[in-house]
Amino acid sequence: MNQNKNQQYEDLLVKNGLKRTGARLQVLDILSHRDSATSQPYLENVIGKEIDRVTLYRILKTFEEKGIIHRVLDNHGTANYAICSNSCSEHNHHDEHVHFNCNNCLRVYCLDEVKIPALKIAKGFKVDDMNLIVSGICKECNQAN
Amino acid sequence: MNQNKNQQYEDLLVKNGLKRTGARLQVLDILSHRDSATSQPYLENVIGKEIDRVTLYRILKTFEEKGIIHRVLDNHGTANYAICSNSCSEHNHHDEHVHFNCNNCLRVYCLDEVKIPALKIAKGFKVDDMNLIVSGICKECNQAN
DNA sequence: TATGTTAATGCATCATTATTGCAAATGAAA
DNA sequence: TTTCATTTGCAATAATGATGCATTAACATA
Repeated sequence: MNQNKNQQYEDLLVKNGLKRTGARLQVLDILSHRDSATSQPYLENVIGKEIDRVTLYRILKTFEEKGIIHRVLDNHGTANYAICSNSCSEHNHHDEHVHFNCNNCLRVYCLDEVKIPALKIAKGFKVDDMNLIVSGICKECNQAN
Repeated sequence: MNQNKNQQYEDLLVKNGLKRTGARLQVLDILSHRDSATSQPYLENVIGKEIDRVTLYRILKTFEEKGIIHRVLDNHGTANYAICSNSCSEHNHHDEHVHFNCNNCLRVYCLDEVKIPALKIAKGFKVDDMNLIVSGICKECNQAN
């Protein structure tokens, strides 16, 4: 089971022409077990000093470029990362779903089931990507009160 | 005319319980003459050393809190500021319109005429605000080619 | 108009994040 | 196991966000 998962991550790396390093596998493992998008500072806390800050930064950058993860900016402008759905690839890398940023716990949820509706943008403007962030109080924080 | 405008900004400050200082008036003047949301670095360039970086930072922060300007994060997580429509106030401060971030010239446009459609968010989540950023190539950059 | 009070500013300073260069280490393939 | 390109760690820098404090400026009122 764990073996399977690991194999899966390794394949993912190889498929994207990346070497299977401990650091990369660890990042994939952590991200895949999170139910919300994850910031680099969070990853640094979990990982500790095993992986250098710059290395982590580059891993995330590489993963994003390859379409392995996507990046969401929360309300504070901090980058958060989540593993992409299978449909993403290096050159077709859209996460058309909505994100929810909790103002209390600061978590960023991927609301996969909520798509961004089509919009009428003034002509002359060429749309490449859309990013919708909803902020408020998340389910867990609501229930906690 | 210019006199009028200035009077208008001064009223705006007084209305919000803020003192009419040169720095604040200058910021309001610059922002109101821009056709897109403006970053602090841009303001620093235009203003020069007349206003301290921290002062500018605090002016923008105050203005945002009072609902005089709103803040949009572009694709790089940099804050950009634009003067609010009249309907904004300290406690009713929503800019429900869409923003367009040009990947070429990096400008952030307020698409005032495009509203964010209503969404069905999973229940349990309490929505406070929504922020939709469309990115691509803007009209001017398209025409320039 | 002078003056006292509060708000605003400038300067010093620090934290965090993003980013690059380069040498050393490591993975993968021959 | 040797080779070569990739990856990593370390050093270092830039940009941005943020706070404390002494000084200055705005404004109400005496």
